[in-house]
Amino acid sequence: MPTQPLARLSAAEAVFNAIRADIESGTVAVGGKLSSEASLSQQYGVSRSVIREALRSCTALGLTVTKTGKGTFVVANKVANDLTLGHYSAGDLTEARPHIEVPAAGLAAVRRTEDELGTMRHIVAAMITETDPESWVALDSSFHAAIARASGNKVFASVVADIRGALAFQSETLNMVAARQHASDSEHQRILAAIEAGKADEASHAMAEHLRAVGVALDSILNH
Amino acid sequence: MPTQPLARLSAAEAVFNAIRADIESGTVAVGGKLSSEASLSQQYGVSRSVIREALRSCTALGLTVTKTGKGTFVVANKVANDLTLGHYSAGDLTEARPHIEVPAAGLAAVRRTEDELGTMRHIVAAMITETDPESWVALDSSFHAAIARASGNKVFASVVADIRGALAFQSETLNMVAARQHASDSEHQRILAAIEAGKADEASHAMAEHLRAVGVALDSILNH
DNA sequence: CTGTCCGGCTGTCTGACAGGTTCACGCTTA
DNA sequence: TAAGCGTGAACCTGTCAGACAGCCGGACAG
Repeated sequence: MPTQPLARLSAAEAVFNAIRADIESGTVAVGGKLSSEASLSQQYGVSRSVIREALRSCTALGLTVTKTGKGTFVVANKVANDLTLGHYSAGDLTEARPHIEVPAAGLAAVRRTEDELGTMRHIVAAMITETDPESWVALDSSFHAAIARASGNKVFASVVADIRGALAFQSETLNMVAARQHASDSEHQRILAAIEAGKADEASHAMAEHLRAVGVALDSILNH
Repeated sequence: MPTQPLARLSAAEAVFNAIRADIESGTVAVGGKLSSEASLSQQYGVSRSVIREALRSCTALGLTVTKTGKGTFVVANKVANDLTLGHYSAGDLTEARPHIEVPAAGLAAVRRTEDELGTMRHIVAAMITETDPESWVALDSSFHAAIARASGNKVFASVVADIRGALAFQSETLNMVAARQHASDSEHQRILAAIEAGKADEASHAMAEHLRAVGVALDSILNH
């Protein structure tokens, strides 16, 4: 790449870099909320337009999600490499997930390391005590991603990481959480138990059942 | 189209999607210049702020660059996605592909458009007369990618596009081609016929059989 | 050929209003 | 009285209109 003579940054670029740095360095945690546009505007000494353009850049890179009336939330601490096809629809996800996560769960039961098991245990435990829906959803996607990684197959791991990003963009997910949280918790525990026990069929089955239940719940919301 | 966006798009998102589509479809050529913010604003019937936010998103994705006093120029027709290519092992691919491509073939049989069918026919026809192994492999991956796109599910389309990149880097595939080319051609024809006929089960079955055969052939080479 | 000027474009600011979200306060009801 | 309800205020994002400065390229005059 040809290095160009240090172009002077526009204010919007400077603000974007600052916010991005805050996110990638962990100064603002994943799941956390950024200050409001108005206060960022004051903090950086620029107008709200500039702040909004910077936030758009973050959103385009998949780092943040902005919700009307609520604020801007951090959903990833690094740029994902799956931006090519845009975001998946809820229908696409519901349709595709079983084909990927069910076999992944089966493989995870056979291949998981102790470290991976520890991660999963930690996540499931945290979910049970978590009351904030946004945080819970973040943990949920972490759990599914952890299983895919534990499958030892990078294709599965990559797809689920993809899906994880897409889920964060779907507000339906959040709406569904309140009703599904308890049921999901126990379903997760069953999946984890099967993976711990090294029982592939059970893990696959538990995952299939979980995804089916989630699909039904989502469906009832979307067609309500 | 079975699955469509369920979430209401904000104006900025809608404009972003439109501009991105123009770029990715080639309506605006790489190297070309977009209309000025003012005229885009008029064209889409939104304020300049909205246009600027959409352009920021394009810039963040690396599709465009904006130069003060000159305008916004297209520098790429797709989002760069360098990080995932070629990361998957042959074993990962053999293991994961059936779980994705088999259901995708089934869906394609039900959802494919005439255009997509035409593309697939063209590819299969070209493969039969193709003698150069490299070109044949390129067509092969195009065929699999076309089926995934025709499934109408972006998750499947994305994964197979990914896999396609990885396949091109695997020399085993090339070594295998000589022996498999003829068999693959007829397997492809069977898959295509089932998709043309709209028979989902047959399409899935033909794809499963094809992938199994490929897997066996690959295995015999790797363990030789 | 050169220097100047003008028209077009981006960068940024200000101020305003609509509509979504949250929460507490006060009123209703069992 | 206590639990529940709803209603409005405060805060937030989404969008708009208008304005001005600075950059860029080309036209035009010297």
